[in-house]
Amino acid sequence: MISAISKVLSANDTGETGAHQAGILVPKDPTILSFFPTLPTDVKNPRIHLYFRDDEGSQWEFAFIYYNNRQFGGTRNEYRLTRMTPFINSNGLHEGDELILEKHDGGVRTVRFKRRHTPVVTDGVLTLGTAWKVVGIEK
DNA sequence: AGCCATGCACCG
DNA sequence: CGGTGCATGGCT
Repeated sequence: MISAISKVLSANDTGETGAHQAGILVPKDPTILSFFPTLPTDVKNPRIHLYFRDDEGSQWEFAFIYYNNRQFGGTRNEYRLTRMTPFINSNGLHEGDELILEKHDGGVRTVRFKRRHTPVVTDGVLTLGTAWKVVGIEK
C-alpha cells in the first residue's frame, strides 16, 4: 500500500519566473499534509529533510518546511518543499508538468513526474480545489 | 490560500 | 562573482 500525492507545477515552482524559490508550495490541506511528517507548530520555521528516489535509483534530498513566522510577528503561514532545483533542472521540468510524490511501506519515498498533460479524473481519484490531488492515502 | 518575488548569506 | 537556498514580504 502506498500513499501518493501530486501537483501540477506552477511557473514559480520550476523557477521559470526568475524567482530563486527553489521549492514548491504545499497547501495546508490535512489530507495532503498527512503525506508528510508532522512538523511542530510551536517553533519557528521547523524543517525536516526528506529523501526521494526516482525511477533510475538516484536519491534527491528535499526539505519540507513550515514557514510559520506569523506566530512570531511575521506574516507567513505556509508549507513548502524546497531544494528541488537539481531535480527540476536535471529532468527539465516546466510549468504545467505534474510532480508525483509517493510513500511506500517502510517509509520509502519516491518521486515521479508526468510531462504537461490534461488530468484525467477517474473514480478513486479525489480531485481537490487546487492543482494538488490525492492519488491514494492510506488510513 | 496560492503564487510571485527579493535581499542577503553562503559557497564553489 | 554567479548560483543556490533561506527567510520574508507582496500581489491577486
